[in-house]
Amino acid sequence: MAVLALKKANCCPSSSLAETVNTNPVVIRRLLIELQDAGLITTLRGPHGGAVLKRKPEKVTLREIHSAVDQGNIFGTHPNEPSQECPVGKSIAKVMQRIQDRANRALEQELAKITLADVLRDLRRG
Amino acid sequence: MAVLALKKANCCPSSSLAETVNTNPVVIRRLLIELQDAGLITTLRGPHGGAVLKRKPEKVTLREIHSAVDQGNIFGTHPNEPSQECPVGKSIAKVMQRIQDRANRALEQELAKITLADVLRDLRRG
DNA sequence: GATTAAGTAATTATTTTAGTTACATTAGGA
DNA sequence: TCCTAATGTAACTAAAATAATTACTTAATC
Repeated sequence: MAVLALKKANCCPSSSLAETVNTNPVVIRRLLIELQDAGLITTLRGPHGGAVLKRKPEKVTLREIHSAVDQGNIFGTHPNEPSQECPVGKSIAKVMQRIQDRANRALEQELAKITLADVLRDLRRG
Repeated sequence: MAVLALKKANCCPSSSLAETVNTNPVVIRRLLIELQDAGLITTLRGPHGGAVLKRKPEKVTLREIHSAVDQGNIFGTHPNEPSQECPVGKSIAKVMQRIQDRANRALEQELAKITLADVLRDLRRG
């Protein structure tokens, strides 16, 4: 998103983005789709195509970017289901979900305070 | 930690904990070591050994438990280093670290409000 | 001294994540 | 109209991170 912000109105193809991140264009394109679904960017096909920011960096918060590419749940959960015999195991999932929700809310509130423009400023300062 | 809290002063061996979570005792023991290092539990060897809470559930926050078993960094970072030619890639790591720190602080502040006793209460209510 | 537990190293298995290849689809421009 | 350059997407492979297992050492109790 920072790279797109620097390019301003110019389209940036997934291949260029992939180079700056040292990864594969398809990996980038999968992320671009999520950012697009969240309404943060537009993509254009064909020559001179690529991704462009849909809004000014001042109007984009890290909360939006984060929730676009991440499906919540700060703490992981163990892959196996806990024993249903155990009084804790029986209801821990529900209790943990409420904690996850609180944690996510706190995180989102903090990220909502930071805009892409803030990130650009910090990048310039180094 | 909730299971240990229910056992009160009684030791709980890793094998019992492993059963309630449907996993292997060694996986549990590795976690117990981290909890022990954080000063949250004590472990005892030999017959009738196992883990015991070191403090009352009212005095243990989820912040402590979380930071004992998790080494910060809410968002992952891409395994590859970004291009140093790119003005973003060059300094993004430092900028992201500051954001990580803010996010972690926000998360910790929220988790500090919840005690193990709160979790037990919620578990009882279902 | 037998037994039961933690601590720990080394290994294997599983799952998740990232990367790759290939191709269909879309749009622009000579 | 055809060529080219881009996204979208599926299928597959590779790599990394996690979890599980095995085996053994150390410590404590009875």
